Amino acid sequence: MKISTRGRYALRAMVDLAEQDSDDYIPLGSIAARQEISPKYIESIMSDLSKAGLVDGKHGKGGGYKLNRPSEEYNVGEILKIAEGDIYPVECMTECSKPCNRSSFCKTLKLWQDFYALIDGYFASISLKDVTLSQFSGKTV
Amino acid sequence: MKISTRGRYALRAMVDLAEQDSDDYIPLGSIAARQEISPKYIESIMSDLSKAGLVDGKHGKGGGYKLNRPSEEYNVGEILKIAEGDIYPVECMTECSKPCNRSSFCKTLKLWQDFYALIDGYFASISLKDVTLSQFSGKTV
DNA sequence: ATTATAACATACTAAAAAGGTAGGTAATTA
DNA sequence: TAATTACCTACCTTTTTAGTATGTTATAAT
Repeated sequence: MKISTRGRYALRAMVDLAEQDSDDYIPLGSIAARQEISPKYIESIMSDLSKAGLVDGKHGKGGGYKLNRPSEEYNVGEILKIAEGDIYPVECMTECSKPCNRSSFCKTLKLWQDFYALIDGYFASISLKDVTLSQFSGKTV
Repeated sequence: MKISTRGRYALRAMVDLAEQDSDDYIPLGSIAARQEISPKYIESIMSDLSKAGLVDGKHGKGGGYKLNRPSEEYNVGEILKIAEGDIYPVECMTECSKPCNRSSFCKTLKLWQDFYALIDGYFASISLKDVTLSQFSGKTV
């Protein structure tokens, strides 16, 4: 039950971009240096964020990454879902899992479904800008 | 971000015990058969639950496991914590992790702390009996 | 006492996931 | 055309997951 480094690093990279001048492309190397994350590792994460359209990548000198939207228009959930693949709390809720023959009478399934609704709603309720300010409107606060 | 089979199986085993006659010791083999879980695997999980005092194990014929309390006096969180070790959502919140030198200025730390408070409260709010009835008083419902 | 039963204990293993590295290709600018 | 930077593919090491195997100890019935 852990968010892996991919999800955590993705969020930190997005926070880092949100904190830079939004007109510039920010090279990956500088993100990695500020965040103290391996450049080659975060490169593969930025690649996913770029393919998903969350950031714009530009080649060559003066290139790098920039956000495609203002930071208040991102929510934490979409970032985590891209980096982690999904945020389902149990295997049997993933699309690619073989269907469970116990689901029709499983006493725990509703628990997991409700739990997913809770965490999905929580992460959706917090914007990237909220994180940069470290102040959330999330359900716990 | 997945609850492993240890946590899920532990909960199912506890639900199974809660559904049996509470006066009897229920042998592990019958729990495994009903729940369609490998007997030897769930044995190691039951061992943890027994050591933690959640269930009482009795040797020999007529032996097995039984709950130590009525099912409404267990909450899902304590079961998951024993089976999973902990339910912290990120590595840097675990006791045994080396302290993060970025914690004093990390913009994402509060997010994870608030998230933990949310899920910890959710699992604490649902009793084992709730699960057997598949009706929860949890925050999402 | 002996036998069957069932928890308890320890060690091992195969497969998958996590957390990276390495080396090259393509686009952009000076 | 040279430097810079994203993009792409493949590989690798370590840790975790999800078990299996082989016993030993406690209890009850015969």
